[in-house]
Amino acid sequence: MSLRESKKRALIMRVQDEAFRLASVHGYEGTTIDAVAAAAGVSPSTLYRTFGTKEGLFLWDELEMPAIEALEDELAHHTPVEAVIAVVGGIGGAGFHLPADEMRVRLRFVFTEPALRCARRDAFAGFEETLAKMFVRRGTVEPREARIISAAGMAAMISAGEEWALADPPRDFAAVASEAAASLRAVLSG
Amino acid sequence: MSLRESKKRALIMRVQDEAFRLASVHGYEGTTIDAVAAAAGVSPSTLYRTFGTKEGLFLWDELEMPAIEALEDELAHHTPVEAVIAVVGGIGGAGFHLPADEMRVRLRFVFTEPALRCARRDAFAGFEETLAKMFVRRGTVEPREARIISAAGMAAMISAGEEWALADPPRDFAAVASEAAASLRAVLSG
DNA sequence: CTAGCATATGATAGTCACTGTCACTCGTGA
DNA sequence: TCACGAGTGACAGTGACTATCATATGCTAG
Repeated sequence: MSLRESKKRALIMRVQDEAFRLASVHGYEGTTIDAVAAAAGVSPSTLYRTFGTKEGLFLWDELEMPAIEALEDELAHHTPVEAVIAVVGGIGGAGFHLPADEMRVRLRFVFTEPALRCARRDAFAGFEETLAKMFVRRGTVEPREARIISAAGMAAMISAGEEWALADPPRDFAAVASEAAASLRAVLSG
Repeated sequence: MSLRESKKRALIMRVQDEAFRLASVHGYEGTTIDAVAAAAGVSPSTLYRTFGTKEGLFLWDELEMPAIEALEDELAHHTPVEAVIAVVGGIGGAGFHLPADEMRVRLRFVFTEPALRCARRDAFAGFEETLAKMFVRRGTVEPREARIISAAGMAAMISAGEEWALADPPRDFAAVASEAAASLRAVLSG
């Protein structure tokens, strides 16, 4: 990994750390971009270039990539419906880039902060469209059915994430995920 | 209907007319709230109070209400899955409050304008949650399955709306809706 | 019909997310 | 070590959105 790249990784980590820390103290609305930038020791310009928007600061996430790869693998040997069920059941199997409890805190914040609702749903919908395109590219389902299947799968993933983040007492992620996969199987046909 | 209420209706119509007209000329970004307010002969304050946000100006819509009522009716005698299939197949059966071609122009704008994407998805997701809550209230499905079913149904509705809005040459709405319902039936299990 | 009440409107000032631009610094590759 | 290009910071500006308060307008009881 080049120096530029590792610096960028470090920057993202540092900025998000400060963002969530400040937000846990002053709330989301009370945390300005300028304040986060100052706390992380960068300029607001850089922050906008890296995350795009204030919401992006809190929603930036690298969970999508492994999920996409897992789905590609599954699609090679199974139907879209079976593949999405398998992927839902296996989310987070490789662990996160943060300790699970820290991850849970952040996820809970993301799910409960009203000001993030719109951008959060948008991010989910974007991922959903990516999945639908993958189904279509494989050629086994028509576009409209692909969208319906990916919407159902995405709803299951979101449910799993939300239940895990909000569970009190905390639960094992794998258990929640497999429950979600079971629900998905119950609703989808063959 | 009281005078206040009818005035509000007239205001909404007038403001949205101006909003879509201005946006068709100057684009969404090039259309400021102040310009719409001036064109409609109201103050920006009133505009914010009525629509909340700039996106609300273009997304405000009264299609939800009839769909909810239709679903309530269906749920009285059928399973959630059957009910949502029936509702998807029957959208727009009562017609719109605008001529179909004007409705199509606006819907196409809403679906293609990038700046509206986030708020549009948020609105859909909000409706989706409403549906899920209805399923749960009826007590025949558990919450997680309810969310998956409503997500699938919503995806079918969105597909129908998008296909109808973008169809070239124009198609009959009922035909598109029944196709979407058929896809939904193919994906969902009894 | 009118007086009083509730609610809607308009004007103003202010905050802050976000954009565009340009000089500058710092990795990168020769 | 030098030149190139990508990333950074400072600055000014736009416009969506909020809070507040005085004013106006529709509603209702006497």
